[in-house]
Amino acid sequence: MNTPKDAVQPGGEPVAQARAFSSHDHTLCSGHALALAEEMAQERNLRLTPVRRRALEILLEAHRAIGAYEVLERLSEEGFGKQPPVAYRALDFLVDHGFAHRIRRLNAFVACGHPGEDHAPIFLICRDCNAVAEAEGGPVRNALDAAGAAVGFVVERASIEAVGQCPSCASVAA
Amino acid sequence: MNTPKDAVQPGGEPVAQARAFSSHDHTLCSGHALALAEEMAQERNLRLTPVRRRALEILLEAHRAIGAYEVLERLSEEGFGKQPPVAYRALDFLVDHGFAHRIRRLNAFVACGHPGEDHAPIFLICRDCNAVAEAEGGPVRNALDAAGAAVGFVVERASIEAVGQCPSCASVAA
DNA sequence: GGTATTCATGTTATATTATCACATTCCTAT
DNA sequence: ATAGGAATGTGATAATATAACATGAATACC
Repeated sequence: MNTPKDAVQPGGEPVAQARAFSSHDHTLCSGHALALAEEMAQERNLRLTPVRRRALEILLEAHRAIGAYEVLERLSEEGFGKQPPVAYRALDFLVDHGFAHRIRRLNAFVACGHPGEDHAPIFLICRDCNAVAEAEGGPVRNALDAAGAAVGFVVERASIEAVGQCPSCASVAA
Repeated sequence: MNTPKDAVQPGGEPVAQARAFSSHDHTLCSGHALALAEEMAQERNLRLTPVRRRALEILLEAHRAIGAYEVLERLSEEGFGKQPPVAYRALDFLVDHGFAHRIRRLNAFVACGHPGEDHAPIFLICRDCNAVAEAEGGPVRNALDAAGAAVGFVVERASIEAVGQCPSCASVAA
């Protein structure tokens, strides 16, 4: 077996920091999070099949937001299918069941930092290093629900994504 | 000259309602909004060239979120360029200067309902009719800024998009 | 255990969205 | 008038995503 964990990045583009701003949420770390996901799947009677499981691992190992085609590349290297639907289906499953999130602004996916917990995530995207942090968005979501209610709109799902500067890039810039 | 205003929709897909939920914001209505945009452009020394102006008109007339290629089709019918960059450049200009917004969830663009005013829009997208309403998101944005600040992140721009059910679809469903 | 049903995977093909690179034209400011 | 920058146009291609259908695996039911 190869060691995709150590694979280098292809391009020379700025690469996102490996960890979220401020503190590193170890929930995300591959082993633990994966075990957690297994448990959850069991409880909820979800089928965390090999492709799905591996797709989640890939997101966890990357520890940043990555595109479907990048996930696909890794999956296919490991003997899974080579065609886009393979990746999209696995990722859709993960997103649908709260194991991962889709970052629309980046056309990318990121492992969920709090799988299982019922939460209202918001995403903070650094314009410099491209890191994506998942933050607690309860209050934001409440405000959004209220804004919707004010015009008779019932919010079911939301994507709340902010672009700005993360602390470490801000300090470098200064 | 042809009458693109009356052009029928191509597909048979559900088409978004022509107006925002609850009340129809006439600021959006083509003539007035366009005049307003002209004024603004003058004040700010922006070049609202023919393609850009027409692209804005197209968004205003559509009165819903439409994709870049749909805008392009209309532009090209009217003698502007036929290649994607023509539409993307015009739309980017409009978005950059606050004449329009990009709805990431739909890969689409919509005319701004409050051009010129400094505002924090949020978008309410009906899952049934696909209508997009631009709502006031001041409080939501404040909550988002606060959430960012809590982890040292400075929010510069945000996309806040909610998917749910609009009042009229809710009443039809009931 | 057998079998019907559903769900999951894989494939080919194609649709949709977006950008690159470069030539030309137009505006504006000297 | 003319140099510089901005805007437009083109062809080409990249990047993202879905459709449609065949095969195979898990599950449920008897």
